[in-house]
Amino acid sequence: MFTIKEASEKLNCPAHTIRFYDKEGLLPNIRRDDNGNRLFDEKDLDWIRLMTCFRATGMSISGIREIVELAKQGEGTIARRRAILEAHQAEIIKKQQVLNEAFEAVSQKLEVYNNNRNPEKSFLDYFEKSEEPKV
Amino acid sequence: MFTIKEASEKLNCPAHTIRFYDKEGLLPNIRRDDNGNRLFDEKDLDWIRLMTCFRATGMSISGIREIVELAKQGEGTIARRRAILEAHQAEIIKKQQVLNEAFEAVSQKLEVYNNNRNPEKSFLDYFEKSEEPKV
DNA sequence: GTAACCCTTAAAGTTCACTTTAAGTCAAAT
DNA sequence: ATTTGACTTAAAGTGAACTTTAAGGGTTAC
Repeated sequence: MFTIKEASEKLNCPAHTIRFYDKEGLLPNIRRDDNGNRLFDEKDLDWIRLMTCFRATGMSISGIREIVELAKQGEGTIARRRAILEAHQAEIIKKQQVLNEAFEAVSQKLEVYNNNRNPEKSFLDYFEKSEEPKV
Repeated sequence: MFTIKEASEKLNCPAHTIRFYDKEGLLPNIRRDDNGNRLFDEKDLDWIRLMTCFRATGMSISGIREIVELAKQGEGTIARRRAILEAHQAEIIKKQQVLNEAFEAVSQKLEVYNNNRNPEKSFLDYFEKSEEPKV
């Protein structure tokens, strides 16, 4: 069992942020010692790691809370939780597409810088000519 | 030449947001008509599209402003601008890796839901047992 | 025993990127 | 002529996710 400081170090996440998640109802299973201090085990850390993964890919705090609330209601909500995960997976795919398109766009601009290729389509041109009147 | 409303429709971006970008110094080349109304041409729209692409992949407003400020100083800043684009490309790659890892994690959880495979490693287990004392 | 350091809570503050509001100008339509 | 609708600006408001502050309690080290 770990203190919040140890959990913070293992997760590389500020203790304040872990408390914030707890206050937001995202850590329903955390135990306390006799002094009321939070105690974390490996499963708690695994759940926080998964949450961090959700957060890093755009799931909101309230979205995570929704999963937690369903989970607290028991196995009867598994179908709904699966649907949420599938929807989130689809969101991840969308974000991958956005990144791929952006990567291509930036690559193309870099090619213009490196080869001065196709300059009339570049934003280079857009700025370089700004001293002349644009008509 | 387009009004802000036409630009807004072509870009699928609120006119207010375009004005906000202008106020933030992100649109240094926009012209005005005799009444002071903004006028956009295709190159302006292309620049805003590229900006939108930067924004969608995590570049901040001030990061974009930095590029604009360098561009306004002329061709002497091209090396620095190229460096910024290369750094942003590296950021995009990092984000792709985060998404890929998240996709794998979510897929694994979905497999647990679908096959009840490897349950002791799942967050399913973490929640389903929450009624029993965790020791 | 008292200082250092960990923990606690509640609440206020911060940052970012918009978004909305307020107050007003201008041109066309009725 | 006045209403409608698009535009203008400056400034205030919003929402999300922290982050910091304030005030205090418990355990360990000297």
